[in-house]
Amino acid sequence: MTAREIRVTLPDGSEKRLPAGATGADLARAIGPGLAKAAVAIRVDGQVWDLARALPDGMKVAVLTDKDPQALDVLRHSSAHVLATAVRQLFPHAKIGFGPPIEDGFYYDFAVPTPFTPEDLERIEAKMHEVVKADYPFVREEVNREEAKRRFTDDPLKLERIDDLGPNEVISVYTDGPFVDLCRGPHVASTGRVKHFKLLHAAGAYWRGDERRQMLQRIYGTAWFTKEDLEAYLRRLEEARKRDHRVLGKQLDLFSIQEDVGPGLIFWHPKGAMMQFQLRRFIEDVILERGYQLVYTPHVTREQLFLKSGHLPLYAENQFPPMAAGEGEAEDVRYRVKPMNCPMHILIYASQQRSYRDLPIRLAEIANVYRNERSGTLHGMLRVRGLTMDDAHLFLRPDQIEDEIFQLLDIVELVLGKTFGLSYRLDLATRPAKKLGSDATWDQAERALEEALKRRGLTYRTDQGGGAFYGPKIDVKFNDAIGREWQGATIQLDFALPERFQLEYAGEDNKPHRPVMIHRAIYGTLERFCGFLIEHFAGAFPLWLSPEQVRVLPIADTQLAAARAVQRRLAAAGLRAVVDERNETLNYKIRDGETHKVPYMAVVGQREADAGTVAVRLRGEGKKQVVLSVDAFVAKLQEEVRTRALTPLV
RNA sequence: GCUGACGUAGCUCAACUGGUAGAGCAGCUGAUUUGUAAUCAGCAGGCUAAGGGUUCGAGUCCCUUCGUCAGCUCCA
Repeated sequence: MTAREIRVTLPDGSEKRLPAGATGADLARAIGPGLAKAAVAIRVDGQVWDLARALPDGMKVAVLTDKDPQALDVLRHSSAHVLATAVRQLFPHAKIGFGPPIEDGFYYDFAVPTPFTPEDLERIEAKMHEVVKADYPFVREEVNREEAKRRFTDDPLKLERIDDLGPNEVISVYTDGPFVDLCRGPHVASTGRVKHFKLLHAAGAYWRGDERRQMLQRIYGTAWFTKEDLEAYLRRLEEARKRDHRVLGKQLDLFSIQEDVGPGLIFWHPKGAMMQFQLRRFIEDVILERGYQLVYTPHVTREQLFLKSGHLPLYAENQFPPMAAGEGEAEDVRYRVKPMNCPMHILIYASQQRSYRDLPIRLAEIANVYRNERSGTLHGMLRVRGLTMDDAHLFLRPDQIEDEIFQLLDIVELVLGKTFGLSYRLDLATRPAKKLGSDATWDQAERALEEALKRRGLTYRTDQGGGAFYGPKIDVKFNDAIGREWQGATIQLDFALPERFQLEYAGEDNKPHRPVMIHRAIYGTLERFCGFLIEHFAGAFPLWLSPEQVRVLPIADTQLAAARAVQRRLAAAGLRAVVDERNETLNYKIRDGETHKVPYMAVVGQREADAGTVAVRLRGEGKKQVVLSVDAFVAKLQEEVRTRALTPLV
């Protein structure tokens, strides 16, 4: 039987009758000419289809326009094909890999004998505009496996992909003008729809993300429906660059990395160090109120300890090589600088007999550890080799796990959410390939974390295989200024190390029991957290964190003594203030204070000197000034610091 | 670690196809004594990342090493 007519349901619930064989484009046209023009693709039963595909009878169908985020993915995917079309015309021997849409754009991977140069990118982009102008329709075909292989005989990467497809999978190919690609789709109607794009950069990328396989050349680009969107995006990249912690860190004189000393090793300059000091104080106060105890442990240890803990060889590639023992010691004694603190804290736990009454025992140490991170992964303060962890190890009875995780999630929220006003994501990271302990213990540990997250009603993603080698973890993730994702806080449950170190406590039953461990950090590391804060606040830190809180500005030399007196009053009240004594105009000093993001400038002219007041200028607030008595100014600032306010109280 | 690009004064950047390294800001000195985002003048500042090579001559060309940046891989 062949129906002459089909019926589809639109999102508003209304029904539309169309002749059999009608396409998405026909549907859009039937609804209205405006929609026909704006239509990019259709959504059928949750799946996005080409406009040119025939509609199925009796389904729910929505027409996607350029306002729809899913349509943007389609556009970017098509942009990737336009890119490949251009590359194949300029480099006929380029083999094609994958070319998906990504956040804000797209890429396409090519196997070429020589990498693309910046000049190549310009030529490719010009050629892309020609492809757009030619307005080739994207034509979809479904083919069988043999046919697919025949079409891609010269593209080994595509052949490999075809072999990976399951027996029942539909194999589709898309053609736009001279270019044919193995592709699931969907695509925009024709290349002419791809107008507002820009190639950004080329870089190597391993085939299928596997570093043992060949390296392809990946070209990244961005694409938008309108010129305005494209320009706004490029401006956004520009803005992001300005809040990059590496740029601000230099401008604000917070930290440096010195080639003489080595990559990934941070010098905290006085201003950065003041921030670290404030962060330490804060977290130490928080945890000391919650039953933690501070410890300090050595930076190097006999290698034996890391053998026992299982770090060697599981973690060896991230550790610096061993050092020989000093003169007079046995030759085979080697020392290692520590990449983690857990074995150290375990030794403190094991240094005496523990009772079930003692647990939980919470040992905390803001400690420097060193990890031999691969050189290409280093990134300012966000990925370093010398790390300052706000580390702690909790030793628990099994029945205390859930409460402890609840307490930790509360601390995370207090510190990250409430104090810094951050929004963050939670990941549940499960067992990796290289791991300690049996699957049964991993099952138990993963279930415990998952249970705690669920009971708290928290939303989280699962990071399959992302756990530490000794246990699964709950990770806090955030994005930096240029959109890259980083891990901050972490809560890691560990049944393996207590086993390896034979840890025990005496139970109520007077028998030995094995404690459970939690490894946790709230900031993660002070390097990464501080780098992140620089970007988050764009250098304009809340008062309590600002290295320089007040800059006192005398207008002329005659007010120098008065300005110094104000500075002394502030300093005596525990506030960090300096006087700008330079022989410069007020305008100059204000400009300098603003560029250095000082929260408050206190102007002391003759009027203020006579009246015992200051004319306060707030960071970023322009000419608006508030005249206060010095006493009132001090009191407000103290309150702002005490409450760690995120916005000024003056 | 891999692929590519890059490395010039404290910072941001110049120096055409190889021909004796230059500017702005910052710094210092002096003049000016300033009322809410840059007062004026002068001075000083560089083995052009390091090492080697080609050349009459190298910031510029070649090699090695170190570092930075983007991406991949890996991770707090």
